[in-house]
Amino acid sequence: MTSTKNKILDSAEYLFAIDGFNGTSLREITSHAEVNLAAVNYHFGSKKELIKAVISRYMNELSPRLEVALKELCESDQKPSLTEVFTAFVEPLLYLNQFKKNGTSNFLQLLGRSYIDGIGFLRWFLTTRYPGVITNFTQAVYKAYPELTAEEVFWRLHFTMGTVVFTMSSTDTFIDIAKNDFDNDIDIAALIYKVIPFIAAGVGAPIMPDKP
Amino acid sequence: MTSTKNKILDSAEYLFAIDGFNGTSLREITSHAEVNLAAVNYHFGSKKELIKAVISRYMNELSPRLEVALKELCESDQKPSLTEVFTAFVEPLLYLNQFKKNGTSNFLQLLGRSYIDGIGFLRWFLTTRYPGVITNFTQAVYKAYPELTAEEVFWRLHFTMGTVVFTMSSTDTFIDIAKNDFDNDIDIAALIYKVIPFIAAGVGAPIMPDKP
DNA sequence: CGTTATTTTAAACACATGTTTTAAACAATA
DNA sequence: TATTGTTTAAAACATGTGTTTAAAATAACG
Repeated sequence: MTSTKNKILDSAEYLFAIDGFNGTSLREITSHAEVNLAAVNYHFGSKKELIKAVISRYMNELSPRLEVALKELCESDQKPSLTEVFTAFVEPLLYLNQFKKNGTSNFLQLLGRSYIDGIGFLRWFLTTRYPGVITNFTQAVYKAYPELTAEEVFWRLHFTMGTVVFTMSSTDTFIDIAKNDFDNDIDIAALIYKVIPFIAAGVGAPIMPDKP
Repeated sequence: MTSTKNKILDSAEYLFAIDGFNGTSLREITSHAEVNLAAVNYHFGSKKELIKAVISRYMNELSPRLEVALKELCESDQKPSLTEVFTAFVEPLLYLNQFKKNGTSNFLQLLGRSYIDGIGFLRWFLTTRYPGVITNFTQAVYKAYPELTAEEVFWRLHFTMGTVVFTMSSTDTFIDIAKNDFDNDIDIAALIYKVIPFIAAGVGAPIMPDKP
């Protein structure tokens, strides 16, 4: 028998991924979880804390695995390719599917939402609670493409973030379209492998003079 | 003396770009515009229609110019580079600055929001009202990189959309960071020229087998 | 068992939202 | 000027939100 707390977490995760944080009400969550409305505030204190709890459940699994994978690249004496850098994300991300059904897809959608829904506190929460991920990532990119200035890395990583976040926040829609229009039944793993060449090429693009 | 209708449109545009469509209330808009709350429903009928009106004001300027630029590429007997395809967007987009102060930046942020705020009707509105843009764009990309399958084009254009939309929806934040961290005072035009190499390289990435 | 502590429940609270209503102010026109 | 049609104004409406309260039910434990 799953506890009330877990039922709330599961329903919140599911609904947040679909409709976003602002777009999902506590009443929708508690109805879906078949628990009382007040249970959210009793167990989590507030909606804000519930959101953090939903994200944390995944980040605590992902973060250490990701750090290991990126550190390995940084500390190796081989110069990694950008594709290798981004591929380092794959295994830790796909592990979330083992951790929980649809975990990878759900988490990536949540991550997208968190950057999108204009929830400032979540951005802050992620960067302060899990700073290692960003640091190691930046370092790995620098090692793979040292000619890039720090500023150029900054911009291109944000472009990358945009690509990933946007794609992932509407994963299900896109997968549906691909099925209908191209009769191609791709899953989240295949989608990840489709993004990697795109962002690797983007980050690895030749440096341009400021304005033509 | 600007009319009530225009005051509402201007304030709505400004606030929508900052806080999103869902995040901006009619009371905030009418306060900022210094008009009565009921004026929105009187002049526009509903908030939905107001959103459409704000977007349309720009799309009606942008759409024909964009179509001309893209058609030119499609009908030329020269094979364009992907960079040229994306550069075709620059002049029409920057024209919006002439049309209205901060027009380019505001519009791009609005566009970002419209894809992000989970407002389904806006997506529908854009694709049905301005289908020419997408068609010509896809065609131009195909001409520049005919080896790409239709499906691959589909995916990479959505990745592109993500990059642009995400970047643009938080333009101001990023420009502020760049100013503080790198002492680089870049504007919206410079930002556009920074994205182009990224997405051109991304779309132009070599085709990979489905899974390694 | 009886007494705590914990959890669940239903109801209400306080506030914010988009929309509607009704009357007043204004403008245009004959 | 008198009479329209149009625009503005204040207030109320209906609904939805996160949160709190206080009582009931359940669990834990001596």
